Amino acid sequence: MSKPNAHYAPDIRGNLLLRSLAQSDAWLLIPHLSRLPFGPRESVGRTSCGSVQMIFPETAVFCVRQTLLGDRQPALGLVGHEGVLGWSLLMGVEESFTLATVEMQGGTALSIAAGPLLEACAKSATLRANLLRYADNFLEQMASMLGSNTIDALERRVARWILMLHDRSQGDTLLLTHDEVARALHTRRASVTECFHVLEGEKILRCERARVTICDRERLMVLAGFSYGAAEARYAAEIAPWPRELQPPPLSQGQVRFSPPAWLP
Amino acid sequence: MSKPNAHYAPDIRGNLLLRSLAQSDAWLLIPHLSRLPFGPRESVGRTSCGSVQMIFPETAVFCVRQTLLGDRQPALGLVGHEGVLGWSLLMGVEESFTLATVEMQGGTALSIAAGPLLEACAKSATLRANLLRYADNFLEQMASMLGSNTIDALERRVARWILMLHDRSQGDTLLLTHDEVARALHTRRASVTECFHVLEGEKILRCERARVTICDRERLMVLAGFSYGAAEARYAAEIAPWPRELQPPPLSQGQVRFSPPAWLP
DNA sequence: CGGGCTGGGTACGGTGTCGTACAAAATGTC
DNA sequence: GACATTTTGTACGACACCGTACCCAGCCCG
Repeated sequence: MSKPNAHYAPDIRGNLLLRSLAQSDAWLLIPHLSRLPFGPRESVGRTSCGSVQMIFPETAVFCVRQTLLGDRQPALGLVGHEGVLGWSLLMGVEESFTLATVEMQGGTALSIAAGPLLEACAKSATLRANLLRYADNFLEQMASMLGSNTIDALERRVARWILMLHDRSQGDTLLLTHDEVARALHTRRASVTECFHVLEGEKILRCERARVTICDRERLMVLAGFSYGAAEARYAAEIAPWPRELQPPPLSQGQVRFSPPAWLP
Repeated sequence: MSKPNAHYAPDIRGNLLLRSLAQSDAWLLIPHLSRLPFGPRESVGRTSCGSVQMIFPETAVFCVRQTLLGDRQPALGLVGHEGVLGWSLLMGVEESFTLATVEMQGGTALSIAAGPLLEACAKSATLRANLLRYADNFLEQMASMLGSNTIDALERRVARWILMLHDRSQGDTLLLTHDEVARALHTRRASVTECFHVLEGEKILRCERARVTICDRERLMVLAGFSYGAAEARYAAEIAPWPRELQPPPLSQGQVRFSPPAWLP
């Protein structure tokens, strides 16, 4: 049996998924949540934080990868204040095949141990369903990552990744190095630099040292094309409002919204 | 309420996942299962088969893709007699973002409608857990597909895909065209032909018209490298015995099992 | 048996991305 | 202020893969 953490009931409004829960479901978790700080590049796997847990990011943003070879392999997806890490637990798997590392400058997250979490899920089917719905959404995010990595040109993949980071951050400035992006997309740092130059030329981004500012999110979405937006829109439909604008502006006459991939008939 | 299909209780031994269930859990499903034939290239989405359902393949093998653009986009994974289609249902999502199409020559599968399935899952937590554990395993398959598509050379990806098809087939001959492989991996048909020639030269495969025979599975595994095997091994550990051999033969002196990717330190 | 179709072999130029490398700029540290 | 470190700019050759195209071999069908 786990003891509720009676003296400490953290505010859960920093995580959209927690906030979307019914009051009664939320209170099954709240007494067991504790807020933890995460520094840049810190990693969260089965062993790192001591024990098995679920993590609801607040300001921290986590990049999910396979455990196999650290950050030399591509990102599977991002989890920020819209989601949760550790869905494997919900599926009856203790040791996930994933490893998450903190992107950008770090931040806080709410953590709950496996025991109390599973107890809570056993008590409430709706809680279980809500968390699992997010797992499905992450699956879709991964699928769309897979598609993007397989068929899109690098420029498009970079645009997509920046949008994904933007969604999970506050403000329009990301504390981010080219190298970090390169490792997430499994490409050369130099290639990322070149893509950024194109985007800067188009006045879509502005880059300073270890700092990227989004100037024109709408055109960034146009550039990212099909690979961005589907999973996010579904999140908005099924779970909670998406933290950023997903709709491009109204079309002017004759304008084509998403330039369709060249290989469409 | 759904009426059990009393006059027809199909043999479930054709699907490893069903076979791995406890008797009591299996019987929650069996009365509602019906065996359906699936022809080549047939596709199974939310709409195709009338209503929402889960599908336990027997001899049929399904290739899972995003719904977005049909088979012009890469495969997310394969589901054969080791798994089940329609995990989204378990996560409380009616309309999955995926679409599955029959690979190779087609075959049969056992289907159950959403209603009876969810009833059964509500009754048995262990049933739910077993099915969800497979969902997690498919997630891992997808992750490893993502990794492979992103970092591996085409030859390795082809090797991997052939192994995945082999695992889900009977015998060592796959009824398969180069074009089918090309579409799954999102590459040119001609590139697949070239890879097959290399593999034929190495006496690992033999190709005839629309027919590929695996001659040396072990060396095929060596060629596929890291990207193949992790998800399959975990399936074997957590769910049921894997249908094919996953262990390469004992090493001879000084031999290196998996040639590590070139980019390892 | 002959025509049509599907599947496979092969070629050619184009190019996006890679690996590597080195230098310049920005920042942190003593 | 001098030095080390991190981050970014830039270059060059290599090559895997791409798009496209055309022809031929098996196979089905009338």
